[in-house]
Parts: sequence; C-alpha cells; structure tokens
Amino acid sequence: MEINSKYNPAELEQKWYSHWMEKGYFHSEPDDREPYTIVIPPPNVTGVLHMGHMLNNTIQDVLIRRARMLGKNACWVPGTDHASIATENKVVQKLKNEGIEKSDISRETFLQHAWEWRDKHGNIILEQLKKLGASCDWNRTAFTMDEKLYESVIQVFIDLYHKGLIYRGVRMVNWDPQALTAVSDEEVIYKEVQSKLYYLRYQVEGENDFITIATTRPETILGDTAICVHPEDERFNAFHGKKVLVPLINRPIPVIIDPYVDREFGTGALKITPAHDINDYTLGLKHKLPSIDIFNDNGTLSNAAGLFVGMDRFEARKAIIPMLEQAGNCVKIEEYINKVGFSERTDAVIEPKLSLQWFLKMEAFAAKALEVVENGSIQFHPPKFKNTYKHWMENVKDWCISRQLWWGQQIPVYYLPNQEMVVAKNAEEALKLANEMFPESHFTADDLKQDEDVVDTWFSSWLWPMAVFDGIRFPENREIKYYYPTNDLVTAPDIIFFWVARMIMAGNEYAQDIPFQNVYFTGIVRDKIGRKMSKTLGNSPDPIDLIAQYGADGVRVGMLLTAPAGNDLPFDEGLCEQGRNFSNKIWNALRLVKGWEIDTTIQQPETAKIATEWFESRFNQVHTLTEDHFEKFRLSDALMGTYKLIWDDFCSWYLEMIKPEYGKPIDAITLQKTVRFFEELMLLIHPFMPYISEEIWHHLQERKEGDDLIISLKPKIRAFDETILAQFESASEVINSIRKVRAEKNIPYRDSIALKVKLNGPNQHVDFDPLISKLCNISSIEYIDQSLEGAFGFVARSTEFFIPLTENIDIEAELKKLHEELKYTQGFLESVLKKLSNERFVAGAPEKVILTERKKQADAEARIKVLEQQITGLEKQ
RNA sequence: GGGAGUUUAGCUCAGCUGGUUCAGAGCAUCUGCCUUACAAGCAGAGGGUCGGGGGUUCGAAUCCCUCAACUCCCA
Repeated sequence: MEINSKYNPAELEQKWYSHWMEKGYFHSEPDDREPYTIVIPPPNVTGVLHMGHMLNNTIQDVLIRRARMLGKNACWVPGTDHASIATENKVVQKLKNEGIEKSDISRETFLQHAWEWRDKHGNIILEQLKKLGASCDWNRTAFTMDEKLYESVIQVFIDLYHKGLIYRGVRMVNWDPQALTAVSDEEVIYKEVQSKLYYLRYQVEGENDFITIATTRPETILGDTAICVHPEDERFNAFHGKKVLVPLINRPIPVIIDPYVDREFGTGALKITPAHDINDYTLGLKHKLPSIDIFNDNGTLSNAAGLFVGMDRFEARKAIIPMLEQAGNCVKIEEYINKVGFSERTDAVIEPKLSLQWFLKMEAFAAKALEVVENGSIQFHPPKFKNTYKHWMENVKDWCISRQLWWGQQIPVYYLPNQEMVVAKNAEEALKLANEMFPESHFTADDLKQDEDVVDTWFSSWLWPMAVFDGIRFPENREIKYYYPTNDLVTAPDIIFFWVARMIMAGNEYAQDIPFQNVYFTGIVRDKIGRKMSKTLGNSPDPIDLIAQYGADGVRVGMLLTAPAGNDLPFDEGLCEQGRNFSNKIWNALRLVKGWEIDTTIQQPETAKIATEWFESRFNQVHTLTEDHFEKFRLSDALMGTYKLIWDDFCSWYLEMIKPEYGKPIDAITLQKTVRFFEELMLLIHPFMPYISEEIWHHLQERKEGDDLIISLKPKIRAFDETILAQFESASEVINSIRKVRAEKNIPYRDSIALKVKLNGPNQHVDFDPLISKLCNISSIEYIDQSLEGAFGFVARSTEFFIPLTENIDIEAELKKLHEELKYTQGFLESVLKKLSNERFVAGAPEKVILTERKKQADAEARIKVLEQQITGLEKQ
C-alpha cells in the first residue's frame, strides 16, 4: 500500500466528520456517567464565522473532546441568538431593497419576513463550525426565539415583575431622529467633528451682572434648567444661590454648585440641560432640576422650546446665533474639535433623549453574583478578570431591558384603557387578569394593548445555560438536573458583564446554583499590526479558506499555539502553516512505521529495547506535565508539550533509535510497542487535531466496527523512571557533541568513526552506548585510561571523549576552544565560591540550596581539572 | 478624569509563594545537508545587562517605590 508523502486533509476531514455524525458520537443523553457540559456562546444568527469564533470554538472542542476521552458524558450544546438589533436591521434593509418600508407593514408581516430570513441565513455559522470539526450535539441545536426559550423569557419577565424587580422608568437613550428609534450604545459611532464653541452670557436676575458659559450646542439653551459651577472656583463665588436668565426667553434658572464641573474647560461655568445630555441628566437628578425636552422625535424643535418650533435642530443652531448676538449674549465663538455620535444605521447625529423604558433592578443580583466569584465557586481563567468583574458588580446600574424593536420577545405587559396595566404570558390571560382586577370594567380583547417593545437580546441569553435544557419552565426535569450546572464556559472578556455576570445572576435566581464552574476568557484575535479583526476593516482572513488551505487540524493548531488564556492573539497565517507542517510530520511518521516489514523470528536489538524503555518514561513524564497544564486551562502549553513529544521525542529521537537498517525487517516486540506508542500519542493529540489522529488510528491497526479514536479513553498517567531519563539527557549531550564535531570537521554521516572515552567520574550514559553508536554511526566505543593524543575531542560534564582521525588537528584552534571553556568554567566556579564563602548565605539559605551550590562547586572543579589536563596534553604536542 | 492590566531574544509568549546548570519555548534568522518517513524536512549555531532608575535581601526577571510607554474598561 502506497501512502502519499503529503498529507491531504480535505477529503479525510469530510470522511471522518460524516462518520462521527452517523455514529452519533456527538450526541448525549443523561446516564450514570459523570456529565461534562458546555453551552456554546450563541453566535449572532446574522453572523458568519470569523477568527474569533474559530478560536473560541476550537477551545470548546478541545475541552469537550478531552472530556469525552476521559470517559465523561460530554455534551456541547450549540445554537444561535436572535440578535434583535442586527437581525432587524438586515430584514429592514432587505425589505427596503424590495421596495417595502417597515412602517408600511404590520408587526406580524414583518415577523414573517424575519423568520424567513432566519430560516434562510440563520444556520450558516453552525454549518461552518462543522468544518472546524466542532463536536457539538447538533440534535440539541437551540435558538433564543425557539418556543421553549421564548416562553422561558416571558415567564422570567413576569416572575421578576411580580417580585418587584422590574419597573418602568425614564432614561436617557441614544435616539436616532431619522430612524425614529433608540439605538444601543454599540450602534453609536463617535467621530471627531470640526465644530464651534460658543461663549454665551446669562444675565443675573435683577442685576446687571453676567455669567458666561461655553457650549457647542447653543440651540439647547432653550432647555436649560440650571447653570453649574465648581464649589471651590472662587471666580463664581458671587453667583452662589442666585438665579440667571436664559437668553432670549428670560426663564430664571438657578446657579447650582457641584464638583463635577471641570474648572479648566471653557469658562468654568456649565449650562445644564437635563433632557439632552446624559451628564446633565445625572446632575439634574441629583439637584432635583426639571427637564425640558425641546425636541420632537424627528429632531425638530418642540413646543417646549418656545422658539423655532418645528425647525430642524441644525437649522435652529444657525438661526439662534444672530439673535443671541443681537441680544448681546454672544461673547465669542471659537473653532473647536469634539466627538459627536452618529447612528451606525442612518449616519444621523444621535440625540440623547429621555424615554420611558423597562428596567431590571440589579443590586441584589449583583451582590450574590459577586460572591460566587469571590469565594471561588466560579473560577476565572486567567484570574485577573476577577478585578474587572468585581468593579462591574460593585458599580452596577439597573439594566434597561426594553428595545424599540419587533424582532424579539415582546414585553408581556398589557395596557388598559384606564391607565392601568397587567402582566401576563398572553392576551387571553391578560384579559382574564384585567377583568379580575377591574370586574366592573368588562374589558374585551380589543381594550388591551400590548407593549410594543421587545426585551434586550441579553435578556434571553442570560437564561441560555438553563433554557437550553428547558430548566426555566420545568426546573425539575431530568436534563436540567443532569447537565446543570455546566462545567466550563469559553467566551470573550468584553462580554463579562453583558453575558457572563448575568448568567450567574439568572442561575442564582432560577436554579439556586452557579451556571458553570470555570470561565475561560479568550483573547481578541488581531491582525499582524495589532488591529482587531473586523468585517469593516476587511483584515480578517476567511476561516473557511484557511481550513481549505491548511486543514482544520492545521488551523486549530495554529490558533492554539499562541493563544494563552486572556491574551490577545496576533494572528499570522504562518501559525496555520506550522500546524499544517505538523500534520505532515505525523503523517510521515506513519509512512515510516507502516513501511517496515515485520520478522517475528528476530530478537529485539539492544538499542530498541533501551529506546522503548526510555520513550515509555518520556511519554509519561510529558503526559504528567500536560495534564497539569490542562487542569490550569493552559491549553497552548498542553498543546506545545504534546507537539514536542511527538515531533522531537517520538520522531526525531525514538524513531531514529529503533529504525532498522534500510531494507531490513523489524522485530515484533519493537513494532508492537511502537504502534502502541503511536496510538497513545494520537490519543493525546486528538482533542487538538481530531481528524488526522482518527485517520492514523485506523491506519495503525485493523479496527473493529466502532473502534474509533474519538470515543476511546485516553491513557492513564503512569509512573516514569527518572534514572533512564537522566541517562538519556547525558547521552543526548554526547550525541550532540559528536554531531557538532562531524559538522565542524565536515565528516559525512556515512563515514563511521571510532569513539574513545576517558571517564573521570561515574558513567552517566552507559546504557545508551549502543544508541550513541547507532545515532552517530560510531564503529566502536572504547573506554581508555589515558588521554588520547592527536585526536579531536570534547568534554561532556567531566568525561573526555576522543575521536581519532587521520586528518591533521589544528592544535591552535583546539587549544583556543579549551581555553575559552576553561575560562568560562573558572568564572562560574568563582561565583559559586563567592556565594559559599558568604557567611550570611550559608547561615540564611535553606539546606537544599546550599547542597546544590556545593554540587555545582564539585562539578566545576572536576571539569576544570579535565580541561587543564587536556590543555597540557595538547601543548606537549 | 477614575480603575485595571501589560512591558523577558527579531516576533508571540512561559518563568508558581525571591534560591539548582550562570533566563526558557515555539516561530523567524544564519550555517551545512535532496541521508531510501518527511526540503511542509534533517543536523547544528547565533541571539536577551528580563522597559529606565532607586530600594529591601546573603541572593530579585520574581517583593517595594518611582518614572516611562502601551492596552483595555468606565466616565
């Protein structure tokens, strides 16, 4: 059987993914095994796979595959969220292209379009995850607008309302006067704009004195309800407690005192317009100022403005200046650059606007959610995010949960003609409730008007770990009991509050338990010059192209190699190339092993026996280390450890050690052990490289139906022999030195050489002598008592090695090399002696440290002696 | 403006509560090799006064102070 010398992933990946799916290996049902559960951070249903998803889902797949191989009942629940803002935008846009305006169609019709859109485009991202190899339980694919999740959201809203935690209140939102909707903070783009700073003076009531303020929005003076100065700003002491008149309309407003004012900015006096600026709004609340909303929803001035009613806000700004100048209120105008928010959707200038919204009280939730992180019930990886979390939870603000949109869970509040409201899960119940509350009113269905708004998408995501198991509607059901709390959550730190914290809160409230035990925060994937990868910048490679080019395994390895938890990942295609090269390396190791003829009659050579013993220990040593890395969620270290075990220890050392001479067969014991090692290596690498490991697994042996790697148990950690590992270390030093001599002297590998050894202490590599011979093409190793003259040599630790050659030796060069080494060793010895002669060191340092220093001293002294002997020997020649 | 974090080889990062061989890894670089598994490879090599300064200590990349640069979050 001829195996291609280049590993070709595309075909094999398809083959194995289908096979795993057919066998139902990803599917989980509750049983008596220990569960291991991950819920996917549901990607946006409008999204396509980007590098952030690749990283995030690769990590989840590594964890879930590892859990499966540890014999746990692994369940990874996939799904998407409905992303109300983004999806609604897409649908509005699509309808617009078809000549349909959202305002011209009913809510029902719009939602039909939205569902159509979702059915058509909503699963792209999940299909892409399959290419990556994600072993999600696809039977459990969930969507935040699915009936059970939708109902859970409504149920929770109603419950929290009845608990008095949900209330309706006024709040400043980002208003888009063109789209006539509030937009979220994330949809506001701040741009630097060349504008003007107007200095306006307000007359003190009943006096001929003035106070001057600076503003970029002179038209908003019509909504002013105070002037604010800093309490310690002596320039304004005279104004404390007085009233001033708003220019043009002469409304008297108070001068208030608050340290919020930046004394350096403008004149040090600040106009306060609570209805149109978030900071002013806060100050207004604090000082109990009235709010005067001078704008209509479309950005024109309202009756409340008193002047310019019906005029656009920017027109009004132009119009007011001449009037102010004429009235003598305009002191000066300066050029000024400031940041202005624009709507991502319409590019209209965002107007901060007060509006009536629904809120959820957060304080009690936050306290409990903080506690479970502080007391370690939930662990963050890396732990530094505890600080961020704590800061958020201690400065929590009530959650505005309403959105002026249609795509989402509609708020279950019904308004009655008598200004009252009822909260119920549907119209029938609401009607029933309304008539129970007001029996004399005899309401009919038409009297009830449901709140137009939907809840924030996060208000469904926060229930995700429970709702996917239907644990909100049926808290006692078998699945929620079995799978919840989930084990690990993998997500990005920028949603630590939006999502992570809120899931913890919801878990406390509805399951009386944490939602997960560990939170692994990934970094942000950036491009080579440090920019965040984004669609708008166009600096993100298409992950699907990368997979086509390097294989899913290659890309997975590439992503993980430089992605320690919480650190940003400067992405470089070279990393995927490294991953691909590694696949190829493994592939070629297979070709080598499969190429050997077996001869059951031959004895196992001594070299192979030592090699298998050594590798057995080496494997277990590295295995132990990688397990530790896994436990600490240091996945890139775990991967690198396994990578080097395969590439360096297995391929470069072990296979070379046991390799039969060209054309010669291999003995049965060695081959059988080698195949087993190879299998175990594939078991270790499988979570990182699922495809190639499965493929190799099936090449190594004939497998029975269902004997697949993905469901095999990973090896148990076994003890390892430190002595043989130390011997190898010693032997590898010798081998390296011989190779160096060969390289320096241009001695080709095919020319065998003799090696003479003069021991000056214990022989630390004796068992490996046959391997030294084999790997360095040594014809004979001879132990001698006298230094050999006229030979090349080197000193490893305190043992001298000589390679007799016919070639002339450059004595000068050899001497120079020896002198350098001697000088270095002497310097080293000196520093050790300095330490040891320091009384305070000897008195203060622990016994162990002193012992190692003594050993360093002895080793250095022995080595110096040997080097000096060699030098005198050479000098005699 | 407030808070958090980062600063170790050309790049990306390890380095746990200060103490083993004079600071490690991967990639990149350089040198030599088409050696019959692999040039997507093999065998070697070079490269860091651990951001600057100060301090504590017998001893500091590791603790403290200070300065600087960068990043993120909040405002």
